[in-house]
Amino acid sequence: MRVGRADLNTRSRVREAAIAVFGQQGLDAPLRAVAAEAGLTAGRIVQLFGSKDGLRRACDDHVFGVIRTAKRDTMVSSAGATMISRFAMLDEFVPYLAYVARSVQAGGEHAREFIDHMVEDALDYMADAVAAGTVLPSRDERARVRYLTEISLGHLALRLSLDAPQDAEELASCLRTHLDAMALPALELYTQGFLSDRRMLDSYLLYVGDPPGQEQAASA
Amino acid sequence: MRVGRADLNTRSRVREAAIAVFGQQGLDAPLRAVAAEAGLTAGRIVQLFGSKDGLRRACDDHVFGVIRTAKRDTMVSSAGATMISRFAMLDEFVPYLAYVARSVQAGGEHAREFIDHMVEDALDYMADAVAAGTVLPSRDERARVRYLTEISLGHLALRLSLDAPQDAEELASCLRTHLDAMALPALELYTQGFLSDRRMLDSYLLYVGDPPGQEQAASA
DNA sequence: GTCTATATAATGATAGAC
DNA sequence: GTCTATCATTATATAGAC
Repeated sequence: MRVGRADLNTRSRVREAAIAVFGQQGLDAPLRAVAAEAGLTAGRIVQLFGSKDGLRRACDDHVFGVIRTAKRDTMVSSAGATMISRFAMLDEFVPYLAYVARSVQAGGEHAREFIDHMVEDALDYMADAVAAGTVLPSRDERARVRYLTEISLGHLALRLSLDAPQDAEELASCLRTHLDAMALPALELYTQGFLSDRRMLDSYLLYVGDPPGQEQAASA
Repeated sequence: MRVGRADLNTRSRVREAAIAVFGQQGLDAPLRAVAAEAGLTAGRIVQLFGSKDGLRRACDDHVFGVIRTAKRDTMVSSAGATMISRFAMLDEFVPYLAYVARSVQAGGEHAREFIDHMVEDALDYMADAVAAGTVLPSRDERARVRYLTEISLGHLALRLSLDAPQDAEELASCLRTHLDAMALPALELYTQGFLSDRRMLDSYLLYVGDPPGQEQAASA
């Protein structure tokens, strides 16, 4: 009905195609690959988004918004660190999750900001979980959630680079295998760690001048 | 004295320059950047290594060999999972460590094989550590060392992508900051995890049909 | 052994027809 | 609104001079 409505739909279609292609092949995938997926030409994409970087910005804004919204809706009752596991289960989020991994892998200001946002969000979830007693307190809550966020995203990005899924089906299979392989070691690590004594931690705390065990939950 | 000796030295010099440039800028750095660093032309590099991929293979072989050898020499008394932390402390290994991260990030058969080798090596160290009582046993030792290896490398690769160090000094500073930021959360996680009860782990074990707590070290 | 000059291919982006 | 055709740039790789 309204002027420009059809154009907006085309923009959305191209954006979704770009998210899928970039998530599978990485952000260095040529514009022509996105064009083929979207069913139009590379020149048209530049007309629509100004440049390839403009297309990436549009993808970033959309994906990061979707992820953050969905996370808020589903994260109310559990620790934020394993968010990625839950998301990847849902097939509808697979392309977005892959795109996030590729985008942070490519770097840039948008990627840093997204991670910062994820860290701030996860800080809230973790604080609630600590208050509820399901998560142990940390000497540095922000450093912990940043570490957990970064290793999750970095691990996922590494998986995509190593497996190089060639289409949507391979991508979904790759993520499923990834989760299957990491579920046991991650849960073991999350619930008990792997070092049987505190010597390394204590010597580090001594090194940085922090009296050991002060705000620590009992470990044995 | 011998024929081809000078050429061999040139190859080594170019290879080291390539390791430095690729580690700082990623494997998609142009051959001209490597040529400038090595003090010759791009065409000469192609003549020496056949192709850019040939240069990468030479870098992979050398770096992976150096890392594995150095690891064997230094890893006798501790858990293999935190190897990366120790290596990055040593300034001489910084370029190699960065290259490894960039190489696995770029993917390919060499990267997969290197990770497989690292996993097999770490399996030995972990088995020794478990026997010595410094590391808790796992229900799946191979899955654990693979998980720990992958998150360490993936985290490092993500750091390089996010910080994008522009020269050798920034790279070293980036790695130092990386280690400083992760030391506390990693040690906390390694010594005690962060989940205060075993519910998530137990429900997973139930799901996959593994009776909970069978070969587990006491956690509480 | 190294360089300059160039071939070849791919990419992002532009201009103008329809 | 979309395409085709093209430009300009950049990259790897080659050929031949020195």
